[in-house]
Amino acid sequence: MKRTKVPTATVGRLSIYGRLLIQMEEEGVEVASSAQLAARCGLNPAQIRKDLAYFGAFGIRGVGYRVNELKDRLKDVLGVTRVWKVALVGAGNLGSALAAYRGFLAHGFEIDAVFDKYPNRCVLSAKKTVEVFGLKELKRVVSQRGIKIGVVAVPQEGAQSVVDQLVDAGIQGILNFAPIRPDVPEHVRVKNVDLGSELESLTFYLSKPVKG
Amino acid sequence: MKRTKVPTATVGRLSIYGRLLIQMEEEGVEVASSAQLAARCGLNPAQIRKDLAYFGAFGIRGVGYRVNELKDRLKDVLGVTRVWKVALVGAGNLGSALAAYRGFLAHGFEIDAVFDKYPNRCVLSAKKTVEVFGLKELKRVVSQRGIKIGVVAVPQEGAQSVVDQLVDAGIQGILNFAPIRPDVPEHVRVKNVDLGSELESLTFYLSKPVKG
DNA sequence: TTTTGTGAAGACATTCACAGCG
DNA sequence: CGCTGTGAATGTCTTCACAAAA
Repeated sequence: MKRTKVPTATVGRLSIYGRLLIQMEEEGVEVASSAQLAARCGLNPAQIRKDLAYFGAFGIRGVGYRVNELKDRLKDVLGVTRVWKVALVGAGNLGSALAAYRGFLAHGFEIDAVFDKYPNRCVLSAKKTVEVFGLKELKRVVSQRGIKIGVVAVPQEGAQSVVDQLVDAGIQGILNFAPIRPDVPEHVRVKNVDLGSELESLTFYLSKPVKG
Repeated sequence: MKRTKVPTATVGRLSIYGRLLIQMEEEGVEVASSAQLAARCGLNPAQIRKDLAYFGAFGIRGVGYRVNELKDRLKDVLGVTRVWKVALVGAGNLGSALAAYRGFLAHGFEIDAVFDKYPNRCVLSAKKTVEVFGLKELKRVVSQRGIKIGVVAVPQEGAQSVVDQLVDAGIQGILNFAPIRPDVPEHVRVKNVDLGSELESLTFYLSKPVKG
């Protein structure tokens, strides 16, 4: 077991491992070697062993890892043994889709409150139709409900202000879809997902002449 | 000017620079130093200079970069001087949202065809209501229309098969929202966006004790 | 002077290769 | 034996620091 800091690259892979293990468990696989895991997610076996070793998840030498055991250990490490309440800001096209997206629920996240500049729209969440609050109520609702995770799906212009309000309301982690890198205090974790940029970086490679 | 390979990390930042420059241009800024650019996107000035230097985008020593000129140069490098047609596969919650998402259009991407296992749903794209084709027609439509970019928004189970079909139809770049790392031939570029994983890696940090 | 462009240094991440345990 | 866990080697990305140019 290590006490060193876990690299962010490792953290990013943990949930891939988690999902793979769930899948293997469903297939009835009981034990898996790093080589088998690696083959199924396109990574290097040594990398998987190293990643897992950060958490003292002991495999069995000569055998591999117990799928069920490792899966539970990872869930625990990732903090997904509980359901996390999420505040979604922005009920436009993207926001509404995210509310309806069932992948979040599958991962243990539940959209608990939705906010928009124009709150008189309603939004269909994965579980039910959800009332949309105005932005003025953001701080009150988020802090009252103890929501710790925010998802920002508003246009560029409003994004930094929304992030500020979320931080002010006690949010600790933000998944940001607006095309900015918001300023946040050190204790707040931000993950940026910029759909436009992702496509643009694809075209960089496409517009190049065919390799040869 | 360099002839070395451009690091993927650099490519990922180009569109951030592009957007920043568009914004500065709108504000009437004519020249910007790497320090100013860096301040506005939260990066290191040296990194920006190095990134830009890969493309021989000469700044002016003692002055900075001409905003307008640099913006055009980057557009060119990224290949976003034209509109790219995109094939969207999966017209469920996420897919419908992506079709309606106006950010794509703003970046020069247009959803030109939508495919789904159950094609009798219709989908509202950013520009118009779009007919949804069945998966059987994917190859025909994509190759006939010369579409080179595919967006995959189907559940895990169907994802690899959809990717295979896209590749077979001549797609060269894929933006994949399914929680797998699809196998593709070397000439096809894939960008994975895994919304569940993004949230999970946030909780890793949240579930830790408050630093101190 | 000011700011670029870039080698060199440093930080970080991945892969190799093998000792050691089951 | 086979496979994990890990130091050492390699590779990649970021930052420093400064000579050269406008």
